[in-house]
Amino acid sequence: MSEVNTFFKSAFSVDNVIFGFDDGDLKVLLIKRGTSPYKGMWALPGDLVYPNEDIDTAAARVLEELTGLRNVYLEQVKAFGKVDRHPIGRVITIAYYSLVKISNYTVTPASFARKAQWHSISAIGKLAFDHNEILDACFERLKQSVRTRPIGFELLPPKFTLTQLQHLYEAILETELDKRNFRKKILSMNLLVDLGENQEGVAHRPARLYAFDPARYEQLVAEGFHFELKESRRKMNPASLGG
Amino acid sequence: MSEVNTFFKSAFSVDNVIFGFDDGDLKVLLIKRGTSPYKGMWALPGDLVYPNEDIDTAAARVLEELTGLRNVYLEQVKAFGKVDRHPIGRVITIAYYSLVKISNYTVTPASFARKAQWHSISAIGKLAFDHNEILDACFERLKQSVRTRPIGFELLPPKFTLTQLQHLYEAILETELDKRNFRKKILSMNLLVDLGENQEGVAHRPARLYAFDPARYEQLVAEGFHFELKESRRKMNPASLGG
DNA sequence: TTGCTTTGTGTCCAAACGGCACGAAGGCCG
DNA sequence: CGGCCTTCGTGCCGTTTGGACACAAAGCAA
Repeated sequence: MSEVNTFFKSAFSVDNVIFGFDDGDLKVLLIKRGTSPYKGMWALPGDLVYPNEDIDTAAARVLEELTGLRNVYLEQVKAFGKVDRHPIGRVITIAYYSLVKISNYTVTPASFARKAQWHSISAIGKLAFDHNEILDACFERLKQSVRTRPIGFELLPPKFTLTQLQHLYEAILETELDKRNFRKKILSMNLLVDLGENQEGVAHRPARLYAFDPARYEQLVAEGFHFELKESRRKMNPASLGG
Repeated sequence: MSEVNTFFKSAFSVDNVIFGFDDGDLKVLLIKRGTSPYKGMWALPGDLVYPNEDIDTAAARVLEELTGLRNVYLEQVKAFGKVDRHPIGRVITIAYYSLVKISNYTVTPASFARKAQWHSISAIGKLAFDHNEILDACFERLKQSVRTRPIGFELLPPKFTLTQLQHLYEAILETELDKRNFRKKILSMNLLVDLGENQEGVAHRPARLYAFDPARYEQLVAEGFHFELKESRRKMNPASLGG
């Protein structure tokens, strides 16, 4: 057993890319590190995994300690395990991303200690450790998952407009979508219920409100339905033709 | 630091789902465990990760020790970290799958020690540890990756027929494909080069041989091409209509 | 030469995609 | 109350893609 014991000298952590969506902007919740290493730098929230804790549980704990939120969409992406990725020793980290309704987020005691802040995904600088790499991997995964499963709604309030939904997809997929085609596509899936209510407090024609119907989705899946938004075909630049 | 040290009591392993394709049948290379725990049961090849070894390197090492193969397609899938998944202690494992040309596989000294054998994916019983769960996750990932990237060729010899390629996709996607439509689709991608040679040694009309052209693929990608095989739409059972 | 097996190929219809423009609703302001 | 401003909501049509479908020709073997 002593040979085996030479292996038991490493630790593992979870890191969590917490996505939120705020009025057209996709955001990530980062914390400012108060201790070495990388003191003062922005980093992904994460923690070492307790010896008797499942890794999924650890990821959920990190999220809850920071935001107070439970029962949030959480997906493991992959492990990062370069030998030298952590200065204090061999630490393999397992990356998750989660989707939160940003309006539900409130500062909790735990998050007072370390400064936490939403950062627009398009304006994130150098992060601590290999967290840029982790963030990129999670964003890529999100892009992919959002096209395959109806998880985008996790980022929106329970009642939302189709325009909000479209903006959400545009922010995640980093592309523009055609309004009419997007609506045609989404509505044809029969996943949304028309709440019969309108937006309030806007200085223009108010939009119809919709809600996602998870039960309906489950039923459709059982009938063979498969949620899919095609990757938008890249528009060919005319200048690149004729070569 | 003593608090931190309580965390350094766990180990990491990698487990590798090695896929091969043999004449219509998708296979997985398993080893029979010679030691406890789970002695005598079939298991995925895997090993603890050395303290100074990257996890990707460890996965490649496991593969090479067993098959003698290097430079093989290898993709990390995810980590499995339930507290009690390993009887001897806390061991988190990181799952990979790899794609090998089964004809290249030869028994190596290392694989004499522990009995290794290809198993048809459709006939795999209860495996050691949580390896069934790992296998399922890797198979799912393979299904998905094979539709998005031209990695299927990794499982075929350098020269192959379109029928072989079709059978490969059918085995992975667990579906049947239409011969004419499959050919139309694949050939329209311009990824294959017609070698101008024919199959030999078959007792019937020999098929044309093709090869995958990676350079061509890279170039097309640079021009915005995106490899994609649509998920075959499930054929609606007529009996379920008219409700 | 005949028979056996597998190859290789084209058409047609239906569905999905993608580009595009304007009248209608409601709030605001004067 | 009327006019203005902003965003909402909607339909058509040409093009592309998907999917069903059958048979003659090639090569080998006996």
